[in-house]
Amino acid sequence: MRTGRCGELTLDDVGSHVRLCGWVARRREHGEHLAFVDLRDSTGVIQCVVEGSVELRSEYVIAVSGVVRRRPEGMENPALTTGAVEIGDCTVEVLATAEPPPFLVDDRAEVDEAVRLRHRYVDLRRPRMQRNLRLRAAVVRAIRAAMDAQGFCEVETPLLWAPTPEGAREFAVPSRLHRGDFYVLPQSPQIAKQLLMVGGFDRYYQIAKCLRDEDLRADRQFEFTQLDMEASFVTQEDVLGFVSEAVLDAAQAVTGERPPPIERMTWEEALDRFGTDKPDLRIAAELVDLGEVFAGTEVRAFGGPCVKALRVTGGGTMSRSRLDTLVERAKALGAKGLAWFRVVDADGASALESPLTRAMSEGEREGLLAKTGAVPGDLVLAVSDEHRSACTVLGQLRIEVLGRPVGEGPHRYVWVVEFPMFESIGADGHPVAAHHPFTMPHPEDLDRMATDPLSVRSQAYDLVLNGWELGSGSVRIHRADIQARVFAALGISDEEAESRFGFLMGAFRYGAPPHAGFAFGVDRLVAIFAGEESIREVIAFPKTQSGADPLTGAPKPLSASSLAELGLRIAAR
RNA sequence: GGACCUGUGGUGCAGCUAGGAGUGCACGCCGGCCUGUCAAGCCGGAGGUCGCGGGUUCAAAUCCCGUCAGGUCCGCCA
Repeated sequence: MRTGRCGELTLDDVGSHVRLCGWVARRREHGEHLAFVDLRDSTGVIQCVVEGSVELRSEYVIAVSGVVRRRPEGMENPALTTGAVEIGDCTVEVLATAEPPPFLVDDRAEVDEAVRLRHRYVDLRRPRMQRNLRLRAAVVRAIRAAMDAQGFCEVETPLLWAPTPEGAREFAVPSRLHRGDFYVLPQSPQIAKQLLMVGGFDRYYQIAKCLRDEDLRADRQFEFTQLDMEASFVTQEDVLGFVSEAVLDAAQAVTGERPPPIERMTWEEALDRFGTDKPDLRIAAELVDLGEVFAGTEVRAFGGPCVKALRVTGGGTMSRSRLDTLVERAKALGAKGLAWFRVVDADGASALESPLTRAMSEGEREGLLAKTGAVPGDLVLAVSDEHRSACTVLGQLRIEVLGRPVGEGPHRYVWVVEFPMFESIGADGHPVAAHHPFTMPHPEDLDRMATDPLSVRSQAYDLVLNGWELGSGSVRIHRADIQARVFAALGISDEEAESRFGFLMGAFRYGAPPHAGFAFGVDRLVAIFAGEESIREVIAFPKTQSGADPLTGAPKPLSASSLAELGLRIAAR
């Protein structure tokens, strides 16, 4: 039907007869003797010259036959990749007419996202979406190649799975044949892949759809795609290597450059230096510990067990009302308060401006300046609280005040390792699992599981890129005795373990190899590669924040007959 | 469950603080002119439930209450 594609024509093609197909991007008519038609396909736009008049409208689908020729001197268009050439002596055939599109098919037109989604098929024609989805395809291709090269076998796992309440809400699917019973859509193939390990597939991976019925965000959709992998007879170190290889290969495939080896830090270090378990290393500023400076201080605001500070370079010009907003923000984040210090120049020396300075000793003022390295024109924010709270509050302010770069700067990957086994003590007095209950505790910490659970580290790890959690994984428990101790620590009874995970525990009785795995979000990785703020921009047909699809109208009521067949009745609201 | 922002011809905005006739801008659309344009240009024209409902008022796009939709975030996401 066509001899080539619009965006691929260059001066090398001059003289060749071509037939091209695509959409009418723009047209410029000069009376009945001359018209320019910009023809667009997935590769780009080319100018077609018609000697005569045309009966075309925007977005008509046409086939153009003509001869590639060099544009006349001075008529080149550097804005087009094909701007050196044009198609001359064109004859045009209309393949399909089109109503005027709801918005301009051009990246320069800013369009409300609801309108874009309602007419996604038009939006997808725009270069941005073409670029993003093709980038996504390239990333997935590279990941598959990397996993294949490392000896992994792709295995599909069921979408219709058994309810195994694990944390995230599950989507339920009613069964017609077993009226009153339900399948659920998997939050992840977690248990399935552990069964594959028992089944002898010692290196498994899958580009898997995962479904979670939780509220949506810019980086969260009901359904999302993960590279899911698991391997037997491996250590944590092996897994980090496998995943690094896949991610760095993907980066190389789309940027042409291989990033340096991924750096690593412990969870404790990430919290202490950046106030978060997903540090954005593009932001240079780190949290500073002022514990020594304010040891035994008279200042009540700094009497907490920990004092942390953040230097805001150039923040000294911030208005009082802006600072008040920051104080409120810190309180909303859970801090008891937020101290601020403007650093000013006083006869060539640095001095502090703050409601607190009067109560501070000379040594405290000097110590604060020395430790933070702040100079006149800077701002210093400080929080005194429990270590974790002080760090997380300042960690959040670090992002909000210093600003997270979007789509700029280098890609800063980091492995965060040695996550705590338990994240807090729950209302029932038992610790709450930070990862999932199959996570292997750190061998050195096993003895403290019953006595001091919050100090127990796990063999769980996250991969973080530019402040986004790309994914997480862990070494799994394959020994029944350790699993029993973890269930006991979590307060999960034998009966409960049996009913929730019985089939997995049963499988483990038949010879479970030591295994470990990982899963990371493909949507997030692609969004960062594409410089997009939302994963919706790298998904062909995403849902809105309320979980609706403006194009199809989903979700919708089911017909009465369908409900009856499934044995369902809708309760009154 | 909660906080904040947004909603005005097909698209993007202004108008709202301080109420006075659907007022304005750009793009698109329709018609006309135009033989080298390129987000073509020039002339003319059409197109509106100011998201929806209620209230205040002589009078509401504008003020108040509610509601719906979209977005950002908190909760939630083992």
